[in-house]
Amino acid sequence: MGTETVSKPVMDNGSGDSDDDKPLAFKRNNTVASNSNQSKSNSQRSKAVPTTKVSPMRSPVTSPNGTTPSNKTSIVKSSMPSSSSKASPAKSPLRNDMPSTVKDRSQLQKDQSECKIEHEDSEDDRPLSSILSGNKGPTSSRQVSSPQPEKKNNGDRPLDRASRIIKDESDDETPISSMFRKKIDSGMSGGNQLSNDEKKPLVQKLHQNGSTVKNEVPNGKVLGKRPLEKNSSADQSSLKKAKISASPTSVKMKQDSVKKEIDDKGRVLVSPKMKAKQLSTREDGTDDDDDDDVPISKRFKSDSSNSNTSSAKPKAVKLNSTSSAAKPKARNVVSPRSRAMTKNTKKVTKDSKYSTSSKSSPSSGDGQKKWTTLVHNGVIFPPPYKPHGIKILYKGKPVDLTIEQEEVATMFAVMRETDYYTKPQFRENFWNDWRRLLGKKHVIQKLDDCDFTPIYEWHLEEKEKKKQMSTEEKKALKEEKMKQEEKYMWAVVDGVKEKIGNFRVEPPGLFRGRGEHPKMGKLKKRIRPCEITLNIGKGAPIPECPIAGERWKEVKHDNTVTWLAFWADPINPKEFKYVFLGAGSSLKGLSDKEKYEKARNLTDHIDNIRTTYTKNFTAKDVKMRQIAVATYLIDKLALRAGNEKDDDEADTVGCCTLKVGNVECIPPNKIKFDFLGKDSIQYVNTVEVEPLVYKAIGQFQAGKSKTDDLFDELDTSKLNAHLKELVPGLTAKVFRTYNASITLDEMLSQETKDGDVTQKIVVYQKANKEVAIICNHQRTVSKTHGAQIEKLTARIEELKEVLKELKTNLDRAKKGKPPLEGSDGKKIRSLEPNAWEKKIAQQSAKIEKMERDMHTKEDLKTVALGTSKINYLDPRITVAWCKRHEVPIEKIFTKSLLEKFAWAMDVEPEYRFSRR
DNA sequence: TTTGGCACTTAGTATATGAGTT
DNA sequence: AACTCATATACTAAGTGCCAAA
Repeated sequence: MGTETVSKPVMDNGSGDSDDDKPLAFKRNNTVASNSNQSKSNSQRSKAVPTTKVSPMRSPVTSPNGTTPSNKTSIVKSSMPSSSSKASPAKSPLRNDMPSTVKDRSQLQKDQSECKIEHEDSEDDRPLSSILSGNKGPTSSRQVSSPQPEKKNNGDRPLDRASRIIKDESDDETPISSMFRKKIDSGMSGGNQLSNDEKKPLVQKLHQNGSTVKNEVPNGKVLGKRPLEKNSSADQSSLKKAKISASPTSVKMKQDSVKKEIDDKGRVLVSPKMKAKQLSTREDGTDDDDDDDVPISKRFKSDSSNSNTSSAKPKAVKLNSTSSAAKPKARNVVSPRSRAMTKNTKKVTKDSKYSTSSKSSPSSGDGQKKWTTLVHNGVIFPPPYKPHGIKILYKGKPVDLTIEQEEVATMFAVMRETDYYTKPQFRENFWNDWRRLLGKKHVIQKLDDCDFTPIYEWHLEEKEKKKQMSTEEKKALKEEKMKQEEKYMWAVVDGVKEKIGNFRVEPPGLFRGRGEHPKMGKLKKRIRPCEITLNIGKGAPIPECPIAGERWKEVKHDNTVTWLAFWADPINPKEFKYVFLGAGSSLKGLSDKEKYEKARNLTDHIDNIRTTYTKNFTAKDVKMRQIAVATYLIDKLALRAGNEKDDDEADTVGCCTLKVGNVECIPPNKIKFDFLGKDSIQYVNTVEVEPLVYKAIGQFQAGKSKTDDLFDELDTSKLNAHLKELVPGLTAKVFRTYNASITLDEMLSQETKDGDVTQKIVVYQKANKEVAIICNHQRTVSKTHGAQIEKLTARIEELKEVLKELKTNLDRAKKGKPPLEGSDGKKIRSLEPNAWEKKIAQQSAKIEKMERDMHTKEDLKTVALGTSKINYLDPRITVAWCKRHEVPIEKIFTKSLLEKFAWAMDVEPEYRFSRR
């Protein structure tokens, strides 16, 4: 839709001034609400930005409650995930080394052909054109009335109370030091000093109105930074680098004879020589003793090079290069791993008869080499459909269906309790696709005359049966599944065994698009091997196709990309579905680290960027003015860039695609944003902006209809091109990472006080929540939320009753009288007053904890903390904070997060996100 | 310059898992 | 052992951004 138009030449800078740091208050509150048609119909989610209102700061988030996993934790034993954790079922993972299975390669070769893929195209046709009109709803249905945010929220948030008492039950405090053992290379992180001053993210400042952070005291953090010894090296000694080198080719490891070792990270390295004894994958970390301690840095580099060299190398580094420089080049150069790769490279070659497309595709990625050797077993397919024979009723009479027809009918029947089931769009799309299977002349002519109840009930019974299975049966089943999947779960990348993220091909089903997706309900057909392209190292055995008689579409050997397999998305054939390594892999870790370094690097340029856009608020050139305002919004509000979308997608927007109707000017200088963002999550926020911004936005709206683009001269590529001129490698999304991470860093350092672990965790959660609000990370209120709160309330009341009894008995004991009998009529034995006091204290603590938990639960019912933790918060901030404050890292990161962030574990305690 | 292909990150929700209870 | 509940993980949709071709 809206395309843009020209750009204007040049700009001049006006001279605006305004300091960026002004106190704008951006809060997210919505004041409005009025319209809201927006909320998705869906029930619950009141997507309204919850946020709002609450000023984060003040809300006492209460304790996280014990969430913590193990309390005991204390020891953080190696906190590292690394090792172990992988849950590999331990079984001997190794054994299956991938290769084994692989057998012949013969088959493959590109023949793809045979499969004819049928795409059904959809005909959905719904234009959707509708756009949202400004308020409300233009568009039809989409937005439903939401409960309105604002008020609602207010109402809802009960919380504020102070409950915070915290106590920690477990005392887990572990010495931090002990906690993290691994170290990392210092690489990039290099020195950072902590200055507290720096600028805080605007967002934060501005954000909620008022709620600013209070700062000042950085709690006494440690100032003296210790030299961080990188000591790490020590560990290394062990580095056993696997000798991988040999392997590349060899990697094919014969099945058995492989030896595996674990590298530093606990990853298993495989080397042909050893026997596979058990390698317990990281699981037991134990295994390899030594390795575990190896610094991550090394890990990255890992072995490949045999040279062990290494030791210290790490330092090298790029540092900012990453950031500043365009990533590409930097990447290679510097990272140790890359170097390593390079070396090996050559060896790999080998023939590959199998290989099919040798042509290395132009690869789109960044063109950089990502790996040298890559071995895996391909993907696993969902089991074929098992017909149940239950008939649906058509106008009250049972109807016979073919297996294929039944399969699709079942997909629909099973969704009866979801909101999709009643959505016209969903039903229409489903009907179109199902009807194609039924045939025009089928008895069934109308979806509304179909009664899927029999199948739905059968489904419930099956579910129940499953639930009723004994624990052993369930366990057996699970093991069986595990056994089948094990070989597909791992890949060996440059000699290191790594978990694959999604090795299962997506099963057929009905498309569940979010929001008012025009394609919801369409049949997502079953994917066949002949639609799948694999990517594997040259010379590595080509995975056998798991479905007899079929073959892969193609086998590539492109080491400039990280995917292991892909196929065309059946819903949108122009897009693809990829199989990648898991989040805990080195490849992903490296890229994650680069992402944070890039964001961190922004710290050094943010002032300049703000000065620039401020100046351009008054630029003569409209495009320049739009770029300035858009950049301002992205910086202050952490909005997404906003790429153009097709008509066959849900109608959502980001900064560059905001419509005139999404923005409302409220004199004197407030702007109310109300739009559906990614995943059709509503963003409602009223903020005070710089007067010049206010004026500029008014200009951009002038003479346009509500559905026109606010930034008609802009799109993400123009915006990013501009950002790149300011800072190489800078793009719009970097601001979100920057704002999220710096907000966490600053809130943690300013608000962490002495106290027990529980109190500190409360501080962390509060900071995490603030970030989630800034990023508008929402979640649906669970269906049972209300009931859960009621139950908790009741339980608290009960406990309070008991407390009252205890107090009565204490008084009586003091007077030498026996206790009263319990409310249940039971007798209670006499105790000494101090024993009663002790009980009272325990009971009070229990009540407080429960109240705290309840408040936190209510407070966070619509806020998703996980998304920012996983994607936006530099884990080094968290790790360093945990070290400084002796909080076991396990209290903050789950097992999988520990794995994912293995690269950040050995950061120095003084690490600060801002280098300044 | 715009469009589309491609690769990869980010996101909410469904489901599995596990801790705490009863 | 069976439940409850809550979190952790699995799943896959929906973004961003780059590049080359149109």
